[in-house]
Amino acid sequence: MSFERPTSAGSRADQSTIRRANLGVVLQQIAGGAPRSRARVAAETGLTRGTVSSLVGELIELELLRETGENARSGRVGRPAQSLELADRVVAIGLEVNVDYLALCVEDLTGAVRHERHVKTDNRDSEPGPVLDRLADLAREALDVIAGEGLVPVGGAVALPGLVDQKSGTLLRAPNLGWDEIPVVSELAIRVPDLPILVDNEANLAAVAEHWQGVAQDIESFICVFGEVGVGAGIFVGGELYRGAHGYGGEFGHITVDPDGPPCKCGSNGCLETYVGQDAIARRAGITVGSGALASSAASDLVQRARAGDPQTLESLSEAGSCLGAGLASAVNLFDLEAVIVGGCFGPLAPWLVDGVRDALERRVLSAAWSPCDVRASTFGEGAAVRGACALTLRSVLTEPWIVAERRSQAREAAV
Amino acid sequence: MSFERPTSAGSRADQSTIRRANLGVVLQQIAGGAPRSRARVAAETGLTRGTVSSLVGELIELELLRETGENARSGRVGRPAQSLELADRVVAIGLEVNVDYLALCVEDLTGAVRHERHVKTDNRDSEPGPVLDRLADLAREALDVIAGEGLVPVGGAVALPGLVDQKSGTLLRAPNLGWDEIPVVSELAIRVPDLPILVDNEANLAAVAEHWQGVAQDIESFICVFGEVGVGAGIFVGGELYRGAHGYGGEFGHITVDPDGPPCKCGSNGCLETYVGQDAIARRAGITVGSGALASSAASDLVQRARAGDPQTLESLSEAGSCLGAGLASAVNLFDLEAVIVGGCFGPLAPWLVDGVRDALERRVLSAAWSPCDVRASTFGEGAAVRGACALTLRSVLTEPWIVAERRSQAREAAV
DNA sequence: GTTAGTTTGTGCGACGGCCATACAAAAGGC
DNA sequence: GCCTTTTGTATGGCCGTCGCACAAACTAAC
Repeated sequence: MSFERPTSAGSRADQSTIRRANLGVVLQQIAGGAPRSRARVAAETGLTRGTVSSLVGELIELELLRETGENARSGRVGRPAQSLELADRVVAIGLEVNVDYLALCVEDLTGAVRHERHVKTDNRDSEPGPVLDRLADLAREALDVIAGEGLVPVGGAVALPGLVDQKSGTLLRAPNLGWDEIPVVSELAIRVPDLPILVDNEANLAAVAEHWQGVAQDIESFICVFGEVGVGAGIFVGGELYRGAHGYGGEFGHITVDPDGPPCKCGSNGCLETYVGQDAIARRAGITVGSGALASSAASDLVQRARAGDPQTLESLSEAGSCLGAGLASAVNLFDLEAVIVGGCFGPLAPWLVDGVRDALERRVLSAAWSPCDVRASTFGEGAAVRGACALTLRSVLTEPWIVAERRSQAREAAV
Repeated sequence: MSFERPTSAGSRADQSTIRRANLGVVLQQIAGGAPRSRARVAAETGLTRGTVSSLVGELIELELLRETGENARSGRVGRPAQSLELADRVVAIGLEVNVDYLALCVEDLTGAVRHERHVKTDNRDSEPGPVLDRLADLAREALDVIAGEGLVPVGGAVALPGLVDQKSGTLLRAPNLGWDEIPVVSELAIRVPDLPILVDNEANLAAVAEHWQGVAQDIESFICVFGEVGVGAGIFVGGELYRGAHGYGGEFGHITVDPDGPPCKCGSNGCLETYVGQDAIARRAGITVGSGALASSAASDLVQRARAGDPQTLESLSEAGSCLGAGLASAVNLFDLEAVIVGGCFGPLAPWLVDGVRDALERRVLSAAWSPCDVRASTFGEGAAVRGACALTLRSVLTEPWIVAERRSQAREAAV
C-alpha cells in the first residue's frame, strides 16, 4: 500500500542551523528579563560558557547586545560579572492606515519609542494613491530622524483595517476605506526604497503589541478582540501569532451569532459585527450615527453616557457584553486560550463590557472548570496597531537575529 | 525600560539536533510517495549523497527503512538505483473506548492494518475499571499477535469520547460514559506494562486518520467534524494537529449557535450540539430516541428514511446542514482552513448535509472569494478514531525517528 | 598584608556532523 | 570493447559545540 502525501518535512539542517538557533536562544534569554552575565545565560540555556561567549560576541558585533559597563554589583564572592542587555540602536518602523488617521512609530529593541506621529485625516472612501503618498512622507521623515540619531532601521510593517495577504503584500479588501486589491507593499517600495516592509491586519498587530508590551506579556495563548467600526481579532497561540493556511485567520467579526440575523456588509447575515460593532452599540444606545462623523467620537460618546449612567446606554453595553462573550466563548472552545483581551474601542468601554464577557466565558467554555479564561482590557489607546507593527519586526529580530547579519552583509556587498 | 516576559525561546541546539532533524527529513521524504533511491532523496532534500547514505544506514538499522531488493528498473543509463521504502516491521497500537463498543487496531509504518478487533458493548454509565480491564485484554492479545509475527511495537494511543488532558493522561470528563477524572494512562500502564500509551480525544484522532490515510491526505489545514451522540472536531493546521494552550482545543460541539437557545448537557445553552447532534436530528425527523438504544442505530435509521425520501427527515437534515455549516463557517473564519470534513455519523448522512454546509461556507466565510473552502465526507466508518490512534504514533515515528533509537537503547540497557 | 576560595570569561584540543571531492561499481549506447 | 552516465561509498576539510584548563578579579578570613 502506498499513499501519496505532500511531504511536510522541514528542510535539512546543517551547522549554520545550530548557530542561528543558538544566537536566537541567547538573545531571547537576555531580552526576557533583567540584564545578566554570560555565565548566567550559559547556566540558563545549558550552553557552555565558552559557546555563550562566542555567540554574545557575534550579537554585540551586530549591535543587538551591549555590555552595560557597570560591573554588576555582586556582593557575592568571585570575579564580578559583566552584565549584558539589549542594545538600543536597532529600530523598527510601525505604520498604520486607518479610517480616521495615519500613524507612525519608531521603536528600538528595548521597547522604547524613539519617534511618533499621529495625523488625523478622513480616509473613508479615499483614493489609495494620495493616502500612501502621505504615509510615505511620514516614513521618510522618520528615516531622517533615525539617521540623525545614528540609529539603524531593520524594517517596518503597516497595519491595515481589512483582509490582508501577507505573502503578496496586498490589501485584499478594506470595506471602510473602500479599498480593494491594493498592492500596498510594492506601492510603498516605490515611494520608500531601502526599507523592507510587511503588511498585516490591525487586529493581528494589536495582539502582537499586547504580547510585547501590553497586558498579555505573561501569557502565550490569547485572543485580542479589536473593536473599531468593524470587529477583528488577533489570536496568539503558544507565543506566536496564529495566521492560518493563507494568513486570513482571526476573522472574528464575521462569525455567525444568529443564522437568521440581520444582513452584514460582508454579504452574509447574523455576523457578530452587526451586534457588537461600535455603530451597532451606539445605535441601540440611542445615539444617531452620522455617516460622516469620525468613528472615534461614537466611542467617546458612549463612554460619557455610560459614566453618566444613561440607562439605555448601559442596557446596550450589557447586551453587547453578553453577545461578545458568547462569540469569545466559541473562539475559546475552539482555540483553548488562556485569556481574552478586549481592545480598540472596547478598551475604554471595558468597565461596562467585561462582566458580560466573563459570565459568558464561565458558562459557555467547556474547559472553564479546568482552565478558567482570564478577561483583560487593553490599556493601549489608538496606538495599539502601530506599536504592534514595530513589535512584529522587533520580535523577528529577537527570534532570528541572523536575518540582521544577512541584511548587513547584503548592504556591504551593494556598497562595494 | 525593562519588561519581564517568560522566555519562549526554544532550547539550545547542538550537533545531535542536526542529526535528528535530518533523520526525520530523509524518512519523511521516502514516506511521502513512491520508493526512491538515495541519490534522488539527496537531490530532493539538498543533502549530499554521502550524508543521505549515512542517514539511511542508521534508519535501516532502526528497521524503519529497507531496500526493496528489486534493482529499480531504470531504463535510463547509469548504475541502477537501489530503491528504499518504509519497512513494515514497526507497528503502533490504536485503542478506542466508545459508548457502544471497544476497538483495537494494529497498523505498520506503511499504513497496512495487521490486526483488528471491534467489540460491541454498552459502556453508557459504566464503571471504568471493568471496561479498562476488557480493553487491556484486547491490548495484550494484540501484543501476542505482534510478537508472533515478529513485529516491533513502538507505542499506542487510546481514543476517548470526552475532554482529555494529554499531559497527565487523564480523561477529565466524558458525559456519555459518565466518567470523570479517570487517569486512563496510569490505569492502563498497570494492566499493560512495557507499552508507552497516549490518550487523546476521538475527534482529534479522527482528524489524524483523515490526514494519514483518509480524504485529507492532500491538505494541511482542515477541520474534521466528528458527529456521534455529541459533536467534536479535530483541527489540523499546517499539517499538525491543533491542540491549544492546554490540549482542549477543537471543542466544536459547544460553540454558541443561539445565545437564547435550549439548555445543553454541558451547563450552557444554545450549543451547536443541541442542534446538530445525532439525537437532535433524529428527534426533529420524528424518530423517538430510546435512551437505551445503541447510538449507531439512530444514524442508520436516519439514512434509511432519507433514502426513502421521508419529507420530515429530509427537512431535519437540511436544517442540520445549514446549522452545521454556520458553525463551521465560524470555525473557518477564525482558523482560515482549506477544507471541512464531515465524519462520524455525519459521514453516511453526508449526501443530505453537504449542500447546506457548502452554501453556508460560501456565504459566511469572509475569505471565501480568495480561498474557497472545500467540503468532503469521511469514508471511514466507525474505525476513524482507532486508525487515527495508530496514525498518531506512526506519524511521530516519521517526524522524530530518533525516539525509536532512544527507546531501543533504553531497552538494551534494561536487558543488561 | 597575605592567602585561600569563588566566580567569570577566554583559549585549546576533541568530537560529531555535514560538505566537496574522488573513486569503484554497474549499467546503457555506440 | 570502450566511453558515458549514474549510483553509492570513502576521505579530508570545515564548522560548531563541549570539556577542560587557566588567568583575572573579587571576597573572606587569618
